[in-house]
Amino acid sequence: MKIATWNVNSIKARMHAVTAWLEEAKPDIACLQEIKTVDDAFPLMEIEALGYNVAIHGQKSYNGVAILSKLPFDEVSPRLPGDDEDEQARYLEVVVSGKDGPVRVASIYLPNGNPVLDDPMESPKYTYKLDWMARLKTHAAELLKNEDPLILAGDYNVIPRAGDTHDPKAWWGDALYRPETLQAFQALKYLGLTEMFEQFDGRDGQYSFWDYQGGAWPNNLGIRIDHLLLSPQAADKAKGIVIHRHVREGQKPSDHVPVVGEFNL
DNA sequence: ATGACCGATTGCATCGGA
Repeated sequence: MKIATWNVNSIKARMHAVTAWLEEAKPDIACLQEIKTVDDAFPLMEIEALGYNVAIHGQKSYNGVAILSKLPFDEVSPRLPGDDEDEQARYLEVVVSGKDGPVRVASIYLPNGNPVLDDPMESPKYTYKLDWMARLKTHAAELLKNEDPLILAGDYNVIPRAGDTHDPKAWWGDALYRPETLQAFQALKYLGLTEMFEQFDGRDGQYSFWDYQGGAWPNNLGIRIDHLLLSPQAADKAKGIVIHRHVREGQKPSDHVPVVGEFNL
């Protein structure tokens, strides 16, 4: 089973690239982020025509996540628990039936968190990010009790290691790469989750995002921020991970590329 | 790491993104 994550930066503006990639890569499950639309305006028919079931947790203009799956959904749950006031559509979880039982998959759009002001703990966007990461940890701990394969896939807006950016000194202090962020990411992993790229590849300089600005793509000034986190039961069935870098070369590309994990599930 | 981007909006600039 191939399970992918991709921040598409608007599903409507990206349909040409999304359909081309689905036909080429044939993921069984694709977790999408930043669909930037309400559920009703999602181009459902075109995706279903390619053989996918679609779960959507959308929002007007910003954020929004979706999961496309060749297998039918046994369960669909939008929203990350822990804050009923949180209106931002950044989390969607589904369960499908794999060949050995249930497989739980989440599409995650973790807050960016910038700007970080002089006092990080007085920076509203940054504290929202840290709060969100704490909620994700609490929820992941709950899900891990199931002892079923669990894949938390998404745009984490976290640069895990110095080798995951072209210029660690320039990025240090940014909301994506600073002590509190890395500590929260590490705390998530200490629950027993495996970061799939770290496990199966681990090379430096393997990016999943290049800014539209400043010649970032032609100069390969990227960062790796799109990740798959695996429960032990998912890690046991994991076979490998590939970053679909070539997708960034297409017409009107997203600034992120798909990251695809393969599993014996 | 932003002089030179991109997308959404009810817009003819502003915001958010990373």
